[in-house]
Amino acid sequence: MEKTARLGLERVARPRLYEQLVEQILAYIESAQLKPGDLLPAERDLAERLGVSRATLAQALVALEVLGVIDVQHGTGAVLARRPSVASVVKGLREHQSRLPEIVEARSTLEVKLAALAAERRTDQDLAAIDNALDVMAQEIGDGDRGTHGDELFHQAITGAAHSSVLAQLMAFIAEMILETRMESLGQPGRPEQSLASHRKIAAAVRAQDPAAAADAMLAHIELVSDVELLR
Amino acid sequence: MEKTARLGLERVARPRLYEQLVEQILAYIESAQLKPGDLLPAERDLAERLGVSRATLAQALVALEVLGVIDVQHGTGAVLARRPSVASVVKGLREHQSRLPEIVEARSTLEVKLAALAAERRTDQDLAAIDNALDVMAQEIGDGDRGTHGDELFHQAITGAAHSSVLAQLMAFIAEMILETRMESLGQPGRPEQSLASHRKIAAAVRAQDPAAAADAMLAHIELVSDVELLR
DNA sequence: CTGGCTCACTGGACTAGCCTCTTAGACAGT
DNA sequence: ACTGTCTAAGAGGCTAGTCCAGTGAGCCAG
Repeated sequence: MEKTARLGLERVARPRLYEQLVEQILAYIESAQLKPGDLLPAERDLAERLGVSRATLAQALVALEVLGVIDVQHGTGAVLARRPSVASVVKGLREHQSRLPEIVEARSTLEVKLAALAAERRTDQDLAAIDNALDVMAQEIGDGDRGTHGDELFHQAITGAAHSSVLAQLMAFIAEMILETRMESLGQPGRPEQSLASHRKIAAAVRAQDPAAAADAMLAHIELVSDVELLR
Repeated sequence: MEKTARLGLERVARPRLYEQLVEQILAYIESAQLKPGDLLPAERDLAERLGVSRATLAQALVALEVLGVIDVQHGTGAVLARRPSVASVVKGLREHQSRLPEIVEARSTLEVKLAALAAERRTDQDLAAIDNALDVMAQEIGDGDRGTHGDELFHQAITGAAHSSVLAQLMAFIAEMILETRMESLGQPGRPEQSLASHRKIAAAVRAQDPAAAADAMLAHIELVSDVELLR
């Protein structure tokens, strides 16, 4: 057979042992009512209880450490990080990824701010990138396309013009969530022309270096797009 | 010598091998111009090149997988995820952690929004948590402390009251940055009482379910704290 | 040309062992 | 009695070697 599994929406499951261990340890932490600062059982002990080797347990602990759930200290043991909330957050995310409204909300928060910053800080170069994105989008729409590529370029250009790498990182983070929840297919406004018009409004405010107007225009744009999304 | 390193403010860093490997592999990906979809060298090969055992390399790969940089497939190899951005993001983070203003800016953006949402959505339980945080902070300040624990609790309570797991995640992300850039030592306002007062103002707005007032109060609070931070 | 088989290669996991670090408690010296 | 030093048990860190289980290219018979 070919790649049925690959193109399928549901990955047929990944039998990585360490992932199961992460779940089990998370469950154990919850059931044992462990508080931040408490120690997990010793590796040798835990490995035996879970019926795996220390090497595999070590992988699970690395995963938990990267996730921010624990802090492994040489000679002492694995102590729970002060934020067990992260654990539940991460877990909750994997379970019900149906938080579309929340994601739209977060995106809105960031992009409105980014638009305002872009208006303050944009260089002529940034402006050129924004204009280029608008041109691409107009071209695509003219060809009967939805203009998604141009749309993406536009938001990237705005993000770039804001000159804040930290906010840019947060946007990248959200962009990933959007992809992973397969929301990208929702991002199709009913009227591309309308979307293009609101983009132009944002661009104009950025060009005029008017932060308040840029923020308002971005907010209006996102509300427009979100409305369409919710119609589905 | 004894434990000179331990009592220092600077954690002498824990030389976990797998963390170094993550850095090295990230650097390799960049230098080798690998694109999404490309494969990393085989584990046995890579382990030998880096001079570590396969077990340790496996830990590094788990970390990279959790970070979303690669996707390890049994029988095929470790393929780069479609978003190498994360890699550069993580790397960029570790390198120039001197973007304090940007971090403050991002934090401000998120917390102002969180405050407004909290005002809209807070339950009586959320309110109780907020009040409790204020009590803790007042107590700490009364004892001559700086009230940092109560401060932390307060911001957590606000975040919780906003009922947005996505925004909460972004806050956790930033909180980590703040910790890692050792900004926590900067978070000592000259006048804890002043900080407490502005916290009370935020709490009042949230209690009154007035989003605009909550946002304004949070913005004022952050500007106050930031000013003090920048004085150093 | 097609289908099935094989085999080399990839990751997955385990075992056994040795190293370093941490810490509590015994044991000196004051 | 108090205090500082030393030691040993137990914690995690890492390695080497071994075997198991998918993957896929290539061979070969039908």
